[in-house]
Amino acid sequence: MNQPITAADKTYIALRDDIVEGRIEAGSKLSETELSTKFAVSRAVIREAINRLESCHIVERKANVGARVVALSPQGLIELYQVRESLEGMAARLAATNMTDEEIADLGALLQSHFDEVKGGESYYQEAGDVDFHYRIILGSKNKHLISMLFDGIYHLVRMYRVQLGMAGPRVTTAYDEHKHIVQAILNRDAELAEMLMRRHILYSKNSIEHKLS
Amino acid sequence: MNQPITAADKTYIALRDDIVEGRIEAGSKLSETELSTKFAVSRAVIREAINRLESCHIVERKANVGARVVALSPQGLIELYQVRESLEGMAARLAATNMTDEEIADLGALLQSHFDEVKGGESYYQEAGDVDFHYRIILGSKNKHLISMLFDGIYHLVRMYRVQLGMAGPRVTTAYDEHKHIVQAILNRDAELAEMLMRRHILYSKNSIEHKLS
DNA sequence: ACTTGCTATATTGTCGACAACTTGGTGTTA
DNA sequence: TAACACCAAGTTGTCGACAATATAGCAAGT
Repeated sequence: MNQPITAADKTYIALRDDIVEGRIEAGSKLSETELSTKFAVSRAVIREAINRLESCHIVERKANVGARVVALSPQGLIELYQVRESLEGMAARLAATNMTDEEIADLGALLQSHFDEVKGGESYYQEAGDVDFHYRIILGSKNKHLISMLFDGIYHLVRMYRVQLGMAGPRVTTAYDEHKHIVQAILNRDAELAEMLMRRHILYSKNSIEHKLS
Repeated sequence: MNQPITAADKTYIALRDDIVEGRIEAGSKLSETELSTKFAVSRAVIREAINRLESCHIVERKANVGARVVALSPQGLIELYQVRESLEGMAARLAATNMTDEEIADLGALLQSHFDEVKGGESYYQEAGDVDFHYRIILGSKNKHLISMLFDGIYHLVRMYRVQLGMAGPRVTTAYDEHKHIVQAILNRDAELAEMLMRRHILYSKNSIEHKLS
């Protein structure tokens, strides 16, 4: 589903964005009839969209009762980052052996462009840049399950926390250094180290966020 | 969805079992109309069931074309076990800090009962016993995402590989020792070690299966 | 013979209506 | 007043029909 084909695809994306960006507030109930009029599609389409949102753990459904948007909590964020640490650590490990030399070179180039931005003090682009960095490594793992779990599953939730609890970096410059070391480890084809560094990177990121919440 | 409520629930489970147990063969196409007559429900119900199967990566769907059961391959099995290693390793780590003393005691009792079975040479029950062991540790992690990813997502696929490529143990007695050491680490609240041992345990298991396939 | 374009057919996607269920409220009874 | 049964309104679950799309086969042209 790289680009949406069916009405259900488009509705799923639109609804997901509404939730992630906070236009539909966390914890609120999703009425099928209401949404079907809002998006001008039949309830069947809304139902399919909600089912997909349930697979990403963005909504929770109970039979014969309905669907609610998940509630955000510090505990939930911690659990999310535990899973991220685990999966992205493995992704980095696999990337160290499975990425082609060319892909690694591209990754290095991306890092260089980030360095230029950081030097110029553009912390906004760093946000998207960080995401892009992680994307490439996850894709570099060449592991279908890993890729889909992170992209289709966890990343939307991470983004939801980011947007709604309002966390645009900083940690920009230090994150850059961590990225650099990870790329170096991948370049050296050191799977063990790449995993370790990625896990640390995400752990630090979690700690930084936790600190900001308290 | 501990026990099925709606027709979609039941159909999902029935269809899933048919696929996992091999009564519907891997790689084959799923016709909605055909299945709706077979299970005596409407196409809407079949559609929901297929959507759920897609979330567990048991079937793949293409818009306007249809759904196919995934094809099993050695490569696919390896990727699956890489994810398992990552997630269950984290589960063991978290279980070491989050399980209650009582839960750990129960786990020890389970292990003891396995020991008796192994001594008696009942390798059949060991199969279910192994699953049960892993279940408890995953639950012990108390991490919602981890739990649902493994139970709702990966375990059905693992079972599908087990059944269709016909792997009833052995590795029974050695696996028992590994389980014992993991429980010991959890008992000592040694998260680091528990993760390491669980990852090794799954890695060995993967190697054993790979060896059998070649 | 090979390609191109069309048609026929079958399959999936979408819709509106009906059935089953949950929930909150009302009235009755001890 | 408390407890229970029941009813009514609204929501979700399920169904059958129709619309849109893909695929295979055939026909025509080069």
